[in-house]
Amino acid sequence: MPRIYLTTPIYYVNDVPHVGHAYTTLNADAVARWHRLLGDDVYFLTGTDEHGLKIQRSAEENGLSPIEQADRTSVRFRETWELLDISNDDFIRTTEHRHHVAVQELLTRAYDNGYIEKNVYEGAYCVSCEAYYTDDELVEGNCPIHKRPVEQMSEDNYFFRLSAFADRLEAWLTDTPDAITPDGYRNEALGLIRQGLDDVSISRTSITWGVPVPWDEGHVFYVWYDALINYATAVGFGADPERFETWWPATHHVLGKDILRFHCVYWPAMLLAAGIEPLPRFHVHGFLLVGGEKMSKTGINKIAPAELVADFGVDGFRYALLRDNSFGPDSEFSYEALLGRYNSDLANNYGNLVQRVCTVVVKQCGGVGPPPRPDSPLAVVATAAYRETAEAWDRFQPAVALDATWRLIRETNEFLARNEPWKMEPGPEVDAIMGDALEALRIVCILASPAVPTASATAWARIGMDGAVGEQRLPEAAEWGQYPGGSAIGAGDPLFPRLKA
RNA sequence: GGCGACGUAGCUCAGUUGGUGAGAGCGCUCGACUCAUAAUCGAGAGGUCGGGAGUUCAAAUCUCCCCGUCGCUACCA
Repeated sequence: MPRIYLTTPIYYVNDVPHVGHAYTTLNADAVARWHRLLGDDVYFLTGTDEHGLKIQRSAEENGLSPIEQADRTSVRFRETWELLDISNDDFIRTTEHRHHVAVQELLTRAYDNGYIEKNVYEGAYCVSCEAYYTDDELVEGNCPIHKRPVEQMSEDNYFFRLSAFADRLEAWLTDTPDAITPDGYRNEALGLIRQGLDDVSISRTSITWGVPVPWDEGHVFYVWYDALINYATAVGFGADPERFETWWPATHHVLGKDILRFHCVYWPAMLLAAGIEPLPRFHVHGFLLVGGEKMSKTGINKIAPAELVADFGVDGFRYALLRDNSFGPDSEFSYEALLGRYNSDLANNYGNLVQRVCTVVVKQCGGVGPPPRPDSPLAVVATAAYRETAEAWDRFQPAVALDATWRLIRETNEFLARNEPWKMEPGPEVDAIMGDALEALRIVCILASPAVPTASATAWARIGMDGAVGEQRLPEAAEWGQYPGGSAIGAGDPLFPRLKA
């Protein structure tokens, strides 16, 4: 059975969930749901990143222990993903015991292989960045990112010999065209590697809130190097070799372009240093922009996903975010765009189609859904829609996939307008038309379900289908002609009530 | 400064290896219809594909230069 291990980044608990986090997670969730429809063995992971000085200090300021501080925010992420119908199989926290075990195992292997060595580091350190800066990187003596004073620090550090992997990383990206998608980001990673890689500091003695370095008391691993390893932890690295071997070759990481360097350069090098192959595949998306600015730098990130869910519903929010922002480039995000997309695609097209089909069946077919015709003109449309939808999901392009699925909806509306079954006398001709429309809807429900799972389940039941839409198996379930006919169909509330501006 | 990306209809964006007269959705205008959530269907207006030059029988698509936006990176005599 095909297998896929999907991950989102683990989110740092210094920040509460916002639309940017939701965008990343939704893309991964929709892809995971698509693969479940295909019958693939899926493991979908998300979680929270909880170590580091920033958390330690926030805890002190709030009069809490670090773990209490982490608990507070971690649960917010968990609640948000429940609200958004995220179908993750696991939620990892870097403060869990299983993770400490895996981190120590992986980095000990790298150490034993000679890729980690001790050295002294001193320089200007920004607590917010958790990074050192050279003097000329500072802006008027302040951190160039946070514009806040830096601290002079000096400590014994363990360094990861990143420079030793430049050639192997370059070869990997050159030889593996689909290692990083979309393609532009593979070029960026190659560019980073070709510009030269410096060894990097991966431990700290100045803090205690982290995973201890097992071979040297007093050191903890720098938060980034502990965090990346979560992906290995969750599938049993260091604890269950058989399980790890099962999932690791199927690893796909979903991430935003801001963390491309850590994921697509440092992480593969760490894996190679520990003797772990094959390397994962990476799917990188751009930023959501508000008036051209990165989401996290503007006030909009104060908008919690819950607020948008309150207005558009879970499925409305999911659909609009996935459909309107193609995976890869930066894209504009606005409330107005969400509203427009909701009304046109969900209320006017999908929801309204369900509504009118059910009504006509009630009025013209005695409330019993007729079977479709094998040679319906919609059959070829449905076949094409499936093919294009499947291909787009396979390429990690939810917006393209949904566009392809929605073409079947539009064509079905067109088909009804062309045939005008509401003008006919009840009989075989009306039955044939409505059977075709119901069959098209059956297929739409399945293909749309990764983006709008709840509404698709409702529509599935509304048209008289048994079982769960999410348990259908593609590609067989998308083949034309399977609507059984004979089911009772009634009226119901609109799936997506039209919203006023 | 170097590396890289982007700049296509009012808006958001598609446009594989260059090739039927440049596309979609939304918005807009007009018309049709009335089963449906003032939804739907049809028709239409609207673009010198950032600017210029070049290669080619043929370029939005390749090459060079310029302008603009952005990211990464290195830094000034």
